[in-house]
Amino acid sequence: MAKADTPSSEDLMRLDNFLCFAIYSANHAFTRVYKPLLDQLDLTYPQYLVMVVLWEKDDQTVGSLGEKLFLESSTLTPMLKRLEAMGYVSRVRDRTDERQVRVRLTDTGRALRQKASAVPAGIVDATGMEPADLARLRKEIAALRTALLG
Amino acid sequence: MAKADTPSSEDLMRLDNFLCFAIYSANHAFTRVYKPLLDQLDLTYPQYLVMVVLWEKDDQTVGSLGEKLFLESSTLTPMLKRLEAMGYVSRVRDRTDERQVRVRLTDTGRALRQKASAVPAGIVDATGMEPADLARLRKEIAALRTALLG
DNA sequence: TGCAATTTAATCGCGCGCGACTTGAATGTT
DNA sequence: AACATTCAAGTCGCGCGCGATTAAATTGCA
Repeated sequence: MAKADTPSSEDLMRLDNFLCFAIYSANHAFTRVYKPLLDQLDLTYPQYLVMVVLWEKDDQTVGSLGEKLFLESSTLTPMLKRLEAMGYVSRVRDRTDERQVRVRLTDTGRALRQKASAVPAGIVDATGMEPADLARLRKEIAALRTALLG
Repeated sequence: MAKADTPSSEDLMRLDNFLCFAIYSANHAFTRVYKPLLDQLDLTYPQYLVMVVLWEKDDQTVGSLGEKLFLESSTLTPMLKRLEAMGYVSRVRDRTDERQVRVRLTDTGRALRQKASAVPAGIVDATGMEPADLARLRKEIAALRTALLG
């Protein structure tokens, strides 16, 4: 029978016992599953996440996007420029506060949402999990993230 | 009461409901938590994972490391060269099969294990979770990874 | 008003991470 | 033995992702 002992320092040093590695490798696995689906939209996985945030609420600042995605402006700025070059978003300085840049969907960017509508279901499918289990796991991992950043 | 409905396509499109995003952002959170701990060892987070694999079993090929870490040789080769330049590992062609490169810990690399011994406990601490919950979550995520790669 | 402190993006350098490709070695087939 | 196939590692180009820094705008305050 498994007992709830405090793990030995030996056990803690085994890669299989690293929660961080489970997450690290699951993240790569997700990237691979998304690739063929997103290739059709000409989006990378991080770019897709930006689009999801914008589809949810258009016209956001770089800072607002970064807060939601937990990304720095040094990551977002080049990404947003690529999305702009592809014609999916526009970037314009806010007139009332010139420090901020407002990111808005173009018509093409808005239209892309329809083409992307089948993606989430495809991913859920690839996990082979029930929606309820998926939701529970998602909440647990989000809570873990909160604890780590706290 | 929450009901186990099939989620609507609207719900599926909300970032908060993306399991992949929970994992994506939790992975970044882990990287941040590790940073101050690993800075003292002069290791990045992926480099640390390579060292963990080698501490577990010395003298492995690039392919073997890649299998365990789910990484390609195109990722590992430059990383291993950096670890070699730092004096933590050596890279030598296998005499009996010149295609393979054997990666071995140097004395310094082996010694580093002691300095790193406090790291896992520090991470567990940062999660604020019980070892049993941690283990359960880890297994669920590893199973998810397996499903995704299947 | 004037000037310091703060805020927001952007820039730069570096290390992943991968797909596509190359190189050289081992293996299989005839 | 000769040649094609397969296999392992490495190279290259590109897109993140971040820390450190910079530039410019706004805010706070004496």
